[in-house]
Amino acid sequence: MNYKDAKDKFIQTWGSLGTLWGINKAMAQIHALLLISPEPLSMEDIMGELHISRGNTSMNLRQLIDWGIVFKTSVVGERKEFFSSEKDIQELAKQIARERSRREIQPTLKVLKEVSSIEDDGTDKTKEFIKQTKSLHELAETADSIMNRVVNQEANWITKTFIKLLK
Amino acid sequence: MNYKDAKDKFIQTWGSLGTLWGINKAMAQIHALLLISPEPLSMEDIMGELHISRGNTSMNLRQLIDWGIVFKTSVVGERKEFFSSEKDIQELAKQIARERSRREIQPTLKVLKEVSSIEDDGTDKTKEFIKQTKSLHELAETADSIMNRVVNQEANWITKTFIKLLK
DNA sequence: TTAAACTTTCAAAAATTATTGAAAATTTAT
DNA sequence: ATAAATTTTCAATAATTTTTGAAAGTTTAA
Repeated sequence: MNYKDAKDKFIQTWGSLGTLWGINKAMAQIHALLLISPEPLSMEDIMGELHISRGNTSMNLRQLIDWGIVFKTSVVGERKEFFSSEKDIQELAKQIARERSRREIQPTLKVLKEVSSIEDDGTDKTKEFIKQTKSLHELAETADSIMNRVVNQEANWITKTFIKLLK
Repeated sequence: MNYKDAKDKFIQTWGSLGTLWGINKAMAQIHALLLISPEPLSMEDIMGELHISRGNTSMNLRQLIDWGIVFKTSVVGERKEFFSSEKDIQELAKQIARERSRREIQPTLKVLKEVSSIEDDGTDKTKEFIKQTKSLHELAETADSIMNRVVNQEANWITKTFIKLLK
């Protein structure tokens, strides 16, 4: 496989993966493109490479910036803005974990805590409800904790230790 | 909050979370409903509780069964089929991790491995491409491994060790 | 200032995904 | 075997999400 094919395949795959995970295709593809580009890209560049409209590009770039994984970059002698992504994959994972936790897991934990705190009136259905929502709360908390720990500091050391222990 | 409100809130929350993660609302809600129900439910029951059509219920139940987290159950003296979900939350997490790995992570790993194996022609863009896709491959492998290990047997031991190490 | 370069916004259109409901298929009881 | 009960399928429709493109807004150079 040559560079061009590999690149297209990567961008395409990243795009469908995104879709599967509730991230829209354009956003995932822009991110993929910036991730493998050694130079920052302009909006024109992105529009051209991915064949998407100016508006689409602008909106999705904004979202990526909101997520903290793409940055505006200025290029000397150029008037327009350029964009580049976080290149350190560990840092990227960290940032994504941080945002998903903040946006999704924390609110879910809050609801689970709330609903699992209803008064136990002794009926089967209430007992089951409390039991299951409490278990989910516990699981979500553990998962969140592990995710953050793994992805945060010492990730490397931990990963190695872990894999050694478990292989 | 009373049982009814807590139940509605839980089902509603699970539904939107599902959407966020690329699972459709009906599927997530059916799952939520079965998860907290102490008794298996019939299709009629589910349709009634969630106000969704027969076809919708049937299709989404099938998907949940495909995922291995909902089972057909027979109830003595009843002609129609009943459904119940995996109630053990650990087991549920295990099953979901297993399926996501099989359906999403493995195929992605395959593509990453493939595209990161292009020949290095010495140009910046090729070098960057190989570097980044290799890093992603490594990250995905690690994440997959950790997820599976954590969620599989010894989850408890590992969690404790881990949290102790990192606190 | 002005005007060209560039970016953002947003209503409309297109594309995608989810849902319905009724016909077809299947299962079960007699 | 028959028919009633139940489930599945799937074309049509509805709902949602994404994308476009042009107008409005902003920034910069001169």
